[in-house]
Amino acid sequence: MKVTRAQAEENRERILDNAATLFRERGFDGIGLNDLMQAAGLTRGGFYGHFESKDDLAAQATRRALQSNREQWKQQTDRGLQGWVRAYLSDTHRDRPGAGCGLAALAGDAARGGPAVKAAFGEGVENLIATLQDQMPGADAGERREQALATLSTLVGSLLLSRAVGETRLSSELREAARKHLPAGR
Amino acid sequence: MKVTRAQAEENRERILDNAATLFRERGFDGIGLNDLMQAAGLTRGGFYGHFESKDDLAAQATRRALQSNREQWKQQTDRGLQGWVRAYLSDTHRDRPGAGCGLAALAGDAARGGPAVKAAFGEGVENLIATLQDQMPGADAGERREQALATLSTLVGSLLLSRAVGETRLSSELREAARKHLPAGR
DNA sequence: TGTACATCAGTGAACGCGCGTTCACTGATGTAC
DNA sequence: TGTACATCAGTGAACGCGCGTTCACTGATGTAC
Repeated sequence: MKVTRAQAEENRERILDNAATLFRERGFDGIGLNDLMQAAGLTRGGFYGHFESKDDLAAQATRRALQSNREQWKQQTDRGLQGWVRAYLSDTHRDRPGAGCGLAALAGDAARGGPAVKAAFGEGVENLIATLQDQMPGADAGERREQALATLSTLVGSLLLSRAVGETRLSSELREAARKHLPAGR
Repeated sequence: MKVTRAQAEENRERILDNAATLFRERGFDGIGLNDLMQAAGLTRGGFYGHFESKDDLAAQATRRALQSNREQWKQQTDRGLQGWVRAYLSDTHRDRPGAGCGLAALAGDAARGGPAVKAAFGEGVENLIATLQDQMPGADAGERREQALATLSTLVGSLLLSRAVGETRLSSELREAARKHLPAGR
């Protein structure tokens, strides 16, 4: 049945937030529209009132996940880059991809995704780099940007690898090595 | 119909080699058994004579992809670490995941995979680290191992991110920044 | 070396299932007067 | 402010399709004598 406009908008937001989490946990192909809608407390058919297709949702949920990362990071890096790096490379972050960095969780899916997903991912990277950049050591803005790009690559790479090898000694070693080799990690 | 034992073993190898490529390109969920078997010139039903399940194939194909990486890298790093790093971060490598590094291509899938896949991935990382380690600067073996782990994380992270943002300026910047910040990249 | 038969690699139809998507319908909301 | 009606968010059944997996069957291979 019909619902107030405000309620409909709330529903849409809830679908997006849930999708941003569930896609990070299971990947675009790892969860169906039925489960996605059920997670938002709705039924299958209502989906196409809010989104054009599953691909459309994937792109928008990617944007949502990376936006929420940006907000988290802004707060955390203001309290010190070193603490943020430690949190990024923590066991907790490794074990909770759904609440964590969307770059690490969705990079593989985005690499195989369509143009809309890649565009959303690209914007997310740019925004996160802009946030990180200000905290980086370096003489000028160009150097700080370069630092931010390299730091992000190292963080994302070590987190992803450390997830992929399971809970082994190696999983910790990868993150420890990354931290030690980061200017911001020491 | 029946086929010689040697032919059957050849068929199995061909399934594995094709799967190692196709999984890297499209992910475990991105290609079905039917297409996988067809790529090897066989029909659907024969699959279960060679493998227990699709999960079993995923684990074995992961092992296969990482083994072939190790062979490639062994040759290339012997001719100079810097050239290998350049090749790793090249446009060609970004655009051809099926023939490239299995760590970058399969990390996302392995992170969501079962224990067998993770075990195969973990062994692959250990073997590749052992190969890299010998080429790394550093006073002792522990330091060189740490260098190898951090270098691998940076390379994998930048390649994955550079794939996920599509063919943009940012895609090149990510890899350039990674190269400049790698002891082996300068 | 030749024959008789058991083995078993590969075939292709069939299974149940969940997928993304469509659609006729419901009934509360929003609007016109 | 109250009534009459058009709108449209959400429902749930249905669509065709491809998935992973099973299975009865075929006929060449491998083996026993």
